[in-house]
Amino acid sequence: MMNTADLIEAIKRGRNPREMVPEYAANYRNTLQKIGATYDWDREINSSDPGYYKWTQWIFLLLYKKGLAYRATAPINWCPSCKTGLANEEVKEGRCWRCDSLVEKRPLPQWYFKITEYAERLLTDLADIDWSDGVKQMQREWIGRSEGAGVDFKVQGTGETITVYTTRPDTLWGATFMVLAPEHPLVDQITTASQRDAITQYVKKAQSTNDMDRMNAERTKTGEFTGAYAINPVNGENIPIWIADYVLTGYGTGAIMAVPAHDQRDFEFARKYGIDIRLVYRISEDQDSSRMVEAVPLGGKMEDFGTAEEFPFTGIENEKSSIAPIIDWLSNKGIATKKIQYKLRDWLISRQRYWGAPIPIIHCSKCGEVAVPDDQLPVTLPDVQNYQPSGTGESPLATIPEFVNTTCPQCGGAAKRETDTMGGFACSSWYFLRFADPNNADEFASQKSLNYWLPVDMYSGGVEHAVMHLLYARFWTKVMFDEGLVNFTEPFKTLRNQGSMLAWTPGRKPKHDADGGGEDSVVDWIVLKPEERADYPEDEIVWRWARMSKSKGNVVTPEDMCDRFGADSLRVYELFVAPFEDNVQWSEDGINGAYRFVSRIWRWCITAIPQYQPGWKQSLADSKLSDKDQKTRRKLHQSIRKIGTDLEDFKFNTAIASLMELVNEAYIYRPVEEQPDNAIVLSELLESIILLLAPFAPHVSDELWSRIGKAGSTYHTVWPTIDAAAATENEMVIILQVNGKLKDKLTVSTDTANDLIKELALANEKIIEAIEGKSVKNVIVVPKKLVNIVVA
RNA sequence: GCCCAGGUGGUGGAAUCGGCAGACACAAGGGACUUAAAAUCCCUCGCCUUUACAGGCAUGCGGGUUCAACUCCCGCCCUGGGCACCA
Repeated sequence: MMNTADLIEAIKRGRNPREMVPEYAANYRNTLQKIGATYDWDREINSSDPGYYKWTQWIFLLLYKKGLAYRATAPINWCPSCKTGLANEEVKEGRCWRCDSLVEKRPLPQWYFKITEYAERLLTDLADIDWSDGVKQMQREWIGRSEGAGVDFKVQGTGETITVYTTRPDTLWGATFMVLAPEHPLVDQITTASQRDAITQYVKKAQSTNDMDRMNAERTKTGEFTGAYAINPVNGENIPIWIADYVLTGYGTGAIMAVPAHDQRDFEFARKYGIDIRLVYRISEDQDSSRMVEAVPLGGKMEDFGTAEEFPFTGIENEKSSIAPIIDWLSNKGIATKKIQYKLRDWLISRQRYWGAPIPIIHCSKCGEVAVPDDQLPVTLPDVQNYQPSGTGESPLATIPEFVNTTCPQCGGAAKRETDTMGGFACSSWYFLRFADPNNADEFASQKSLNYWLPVDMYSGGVEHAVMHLLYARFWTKVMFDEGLVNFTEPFKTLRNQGSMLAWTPGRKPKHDADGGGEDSVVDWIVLKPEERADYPEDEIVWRWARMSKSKGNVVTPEDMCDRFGADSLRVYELFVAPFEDNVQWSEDGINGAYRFVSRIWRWCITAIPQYQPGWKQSLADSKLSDKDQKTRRKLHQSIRKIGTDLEDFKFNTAIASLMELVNEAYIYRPVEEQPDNAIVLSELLESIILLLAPFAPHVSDELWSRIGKAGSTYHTVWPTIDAAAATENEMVIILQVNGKLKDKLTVSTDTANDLIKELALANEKIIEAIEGKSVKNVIVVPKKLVNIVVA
């Protein structure tokens, strides 16, 4: 795979990623083979291979031709350590998701994918897929749909109009000022002469404030008056226009109407600058806006803003459902227009890196931006010495004339290639399609193979990809569906999230200035990289559990564990130690237990094998079974059922626990040093146990499978069938309680009538003792479960 | 601040359409086997009182509903994750 971690590693070691990728791939392959992961290695793909990224570029051009890829200059998230731009989704708590450095804003020309155009479909289609609620919720919130209205305000004394976006147009009557983002395009025009200096200064300050601080909602609000006034369209009043950095440029129109009585942010701002607070909804007669301590977003009744004919809403409740009719009313009057907004931003795909698929665009001074024609794909990475990032915001490719200089495909004149590459998430947004037809040189995959293999039935990945890979892949799939290239709209029908391995990792407190830490910081811990650790004072190191990752240098390699305990033990341990989706604090305690369990099964099977009868199934019908035989078969068939359903539910830990119980039962049925009672039941048990073990410990299972004389792998055999009759219990345990407290247990046949159970309970010695001298108020019989005697 | 998930023995975890709390393991202690160790096998193992029999208390804390609450309701506390001035 073409990924940034590999590039960082290559830079660190002063090596060329081109050489390292095959080594890394071989390493992964060895590990996977060692632990017995079954992949079809004929389908292995490598996204850094031009044969692969040719198609990434091809899809880029598809998006480009559909107007879904564009270049724009905007302040982007810039990681000073990785020396490249980052997508919104790659910034976590103001930091680079990969290296934790504080991101900066830099205005740079960058390529974007118009994922926002698919916001609605990305949201609604979540309903049709079987994913965890957590991931769906994260995507929903990331897309951030809101319904509201755009309202036009005229600027007094100019011809200008400013449109604001609001989800609460019903509070227009309480708008006492307007706020523009400092970057709003009209700021300069509307600012009056007397306010110009102050405004210029404020804008400058806002630009230099880092994003981390600016986004901090706890910070006290600041702003500056422009000197201009807007006209409130519902009542013709003049309201002052301010600028403040609590209004964001990228969302809505970058301008808001401020209703301090009903919005907390506006309230704080109004209080600070002494602006009017006017109620639209009143909670009580004596509510006084000058004495309010906080805004009241919901609750109260609408004030009187006109006669019944002019204003039909007097007295309505301040609740969400009141908003829609007012939007309709306002839009009939031409004051507002219904509008839907999303928090989702376009996906920034440019990276200023050597190692990535080059963006297949040519810049021609005559023709402008020109797509590289399909027959000239792939645009390959040049083989170079210097692939380090420049840090100037320009890709290292820009310094290579042989790469940059080319001819325009349209006019044939001299032209320059785009030097940005695509982030790794471009390549991973479609790789699952390539697996269907990995070596196809003519298409990204043939229709026939796509129809056969896709969409993906079961996909497993970490939650950390919730709003990155998993969102991007859905987007690309929908674009390709619209082009008729695939016949499904969602790439992954079912998604299960596995937990991560956590390692006990050294770190440190953030330094105030350098890391953006300090009192109010959301970041309170930073990983000490292995190379930093050596000369860091021991008593200042703060240890924590952190996700294992190459970059943190805290990984435990599976190879080592395999060498010491065997692949089967490692697999059993990892599945048994915690539920699939839970994170696991890595420790070696317990892996020995897994080893012991695998050995225990092995020993039991080995001593049972001499008695094995391949034809047990036929003999079973004619043979008489002892109580002991029946009990064992009951446990066996209950286990087959339980393990089967647990596997389907991804409950591997309890599946293994059930198998352990079965093995314990097997030892009771036939301790290793004794002769068997019934070779037929023993044979069934043996064969079944081998098969039940196979998903967890395939190597041991296959070996045992061949030792009972079977050909081929257990993986080519069917799961044992449940004998429902054998699995049925013929006895049940009834709990006997007095006032809800356990007194005794009763074992009866499953067909015992409730009346009889009640009788038996009341005749029970322990019960008689417990209720002696008290009056029985009530006797509750829960069928097949318990009897509770209520006494006073 | 908001949203989501969770809080159960020394440890990992089981059990939630309300019905035996602690399955299955790990660790620990004791015993058997062994020249010894490893491996294996057996026993003990939530806390407190008690020689024992037995009893009491226990699923983050405080209330509530119920014959019965780890499970449902209300109010807190804590941990992890996500979002973070989105108007």
